[in-house]
Amino acid sequence: MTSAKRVTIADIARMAGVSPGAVSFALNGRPGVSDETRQRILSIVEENHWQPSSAARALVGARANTVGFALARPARSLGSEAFFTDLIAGIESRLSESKVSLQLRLVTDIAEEMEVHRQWRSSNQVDGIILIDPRDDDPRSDRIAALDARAVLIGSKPSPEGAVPSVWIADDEVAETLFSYLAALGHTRIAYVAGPAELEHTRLRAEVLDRMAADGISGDVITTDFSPARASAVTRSLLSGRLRPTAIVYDNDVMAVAGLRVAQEMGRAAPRDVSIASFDDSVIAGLINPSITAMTRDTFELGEQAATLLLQQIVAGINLPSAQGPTPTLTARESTAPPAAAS
Amino acid sequence: MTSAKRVTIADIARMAGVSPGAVSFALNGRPGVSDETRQRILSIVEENHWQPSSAARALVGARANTVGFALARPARSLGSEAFFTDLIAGIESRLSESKVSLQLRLVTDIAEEMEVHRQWRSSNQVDGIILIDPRDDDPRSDRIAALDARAVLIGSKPSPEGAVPSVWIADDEVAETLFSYLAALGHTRIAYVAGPAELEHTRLRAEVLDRMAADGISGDVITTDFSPARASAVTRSLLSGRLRPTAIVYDNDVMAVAGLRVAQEMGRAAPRDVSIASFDDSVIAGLINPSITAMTRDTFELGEQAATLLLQQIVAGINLPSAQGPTPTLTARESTAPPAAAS
DNA sequence: CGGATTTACTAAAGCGATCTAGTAAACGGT
DNA sequence: ACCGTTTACTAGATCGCTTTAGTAAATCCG
Repeated sequence: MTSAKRVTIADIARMAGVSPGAVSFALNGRPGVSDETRQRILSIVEENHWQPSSAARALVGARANTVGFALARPARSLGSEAFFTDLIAGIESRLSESKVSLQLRLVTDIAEEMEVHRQWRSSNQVDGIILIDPRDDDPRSDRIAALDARAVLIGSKPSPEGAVPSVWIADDEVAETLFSYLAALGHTRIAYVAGPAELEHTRLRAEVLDRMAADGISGDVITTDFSPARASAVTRSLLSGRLRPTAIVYDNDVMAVAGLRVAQEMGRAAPRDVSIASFDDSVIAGLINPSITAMTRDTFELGEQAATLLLQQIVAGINLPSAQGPTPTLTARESTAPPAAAS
Repeated sequence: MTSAKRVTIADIARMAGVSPGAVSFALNGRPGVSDETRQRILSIVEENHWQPSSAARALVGARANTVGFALARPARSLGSEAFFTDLIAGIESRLSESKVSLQLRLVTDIAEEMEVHRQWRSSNQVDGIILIDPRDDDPRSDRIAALDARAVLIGSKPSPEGAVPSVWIADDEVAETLFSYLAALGHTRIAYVAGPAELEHTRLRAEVLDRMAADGISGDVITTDFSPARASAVTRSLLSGRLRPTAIVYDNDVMAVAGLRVAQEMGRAAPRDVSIASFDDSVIAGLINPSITAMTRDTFELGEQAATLLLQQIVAGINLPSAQGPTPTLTARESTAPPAAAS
């Protein structure tokens, strides 16, 4: 019982009594075969559970029916893990409708990410590429253009004309919503424990806070590497200063949980002595005590939209404009309240 | 500035003044070229940043250099999300050493998972398949055998001879460790809030608890769908009974956090009134207040081992025996202590 | 020193699809 | 009835690599 050798297009052609070319035409909905013959061929294909070899297809430069997603993930600082899973689920769900699959690759830095992109392109393994985490002065856009590849960027603002189109979450609006909510509660000293400075959304959010100085809000932005250890240290120092903030906003839920604990250890209960909020929601944010106020976003849908934009480019072959993704909403929970000292 | 056409092995051969065959020999460390020529060829390859097209390679070698992982993920109840991410990172890290990539597919149930396996096999898209979450009476093993595919199972015990080999975590030992730890603290009424009954590890862990009846431990196993809502409800009912448990063990960290909160709401502080522990660790388990005692496992390494086992099968072509994965260790934290009424 | 072996290569045949160019038969219009 | 067009196919080149068979030169050995 040796493993039967692969069924090829030639075998199918023989069974149908036609040439391999005809089978190819039938398969790809191309003219050149009569409807009758096409049906016959397709049913033989069906019976034999045959599918064309993707390697051979890729070689002739046909469509690979695959899109690539190389995720630069230094350490394990991808922020919320749930974000990642939901995003992939969203992307997948849209792709699988079109019988396109996702090639996932985890890389350590942007250099490696671009290297992977090059390989994918040069061997025709993917029809399109998904990018995430835009940076100021992002080298990837140019590379994508040089590779003449289709791509989408999941980002914080619409891409400039001619660049890689993006599905974007208006991070300045998101920041506006959360900071204003705290301001409305009466907070005037707000700290923002952010991620790395080179990430676009960090800068956008920080700018919003800075701008609120006009409304009498004194903001304080501290960048971190997303690690809970840094978040704890930062929180400790914030809360031991003389002019300590009455509200602290974290870039993600893990850091918020870390901060919450430090506050409790220092005898500062949330929300009585300090309000805590996060820019990233998760199941756990709603389960712990006190539950954490957060901006909730439909990550699944974000993934779907990105996939849709990419597929349209691949199929229609035209460069589409950027599109705004789902708008995050505020989920107010127990960790925020008016400041104790507020009038 | 139209996109330059691909550099091929023929171009490299021309530059080196040899035939394409010679380049191939040099590249793959095969005899047939002198060391001197080999060096010359390799440095030209280097200079031109050339890499062989994997499509062409796959076509001739019949190897796809890809392994597939179809993840059945009904709803969004994959337990801990961190587990999933770490596992993939581990698998990836091992695969990428061998220039093999991961094809990830999210499916809704086992039937769809098996359908995806069939497609992958029949079109030679993957060289091997990764399976996870073994069930009692798992239909997948037989299917894999019928497809004549290489595979690994990430599971709870060694696979029977001849079946899909597994990398296994001895879940009975894990359960033994955690339950014994609680028993040693003096707990005699222990509840176990488990996952779905059809999952192998649920059954194995429950059996361990049952067996401890001999040592005077009264165990109580409640199965759930992994949702925090169920975990909360179960915890509430456990703690309002007359003979309430002095320790509750959850199958994952999300449920443990949910349970912890319910306990607090009912005025039962952990660990004073009830001890809480989880079979799954996470960053957050160590950050919340009180931090949660959990079994820590090296999920990254588990992924690496699974990938290694699979690659060996693919390359060597032999069926290897199952191997034991990294042993989880107990991480005792604040949520467990001797019961108040003890001794 | 001459025949057998080894070394270092080249030429060319695949691998399994797609796709262009070519052909025979059917059709259509006058 | 004749010529031009359309239809339904086939033949064969092609993609970029691996690999086998073949060959000329260098090396070995008794």
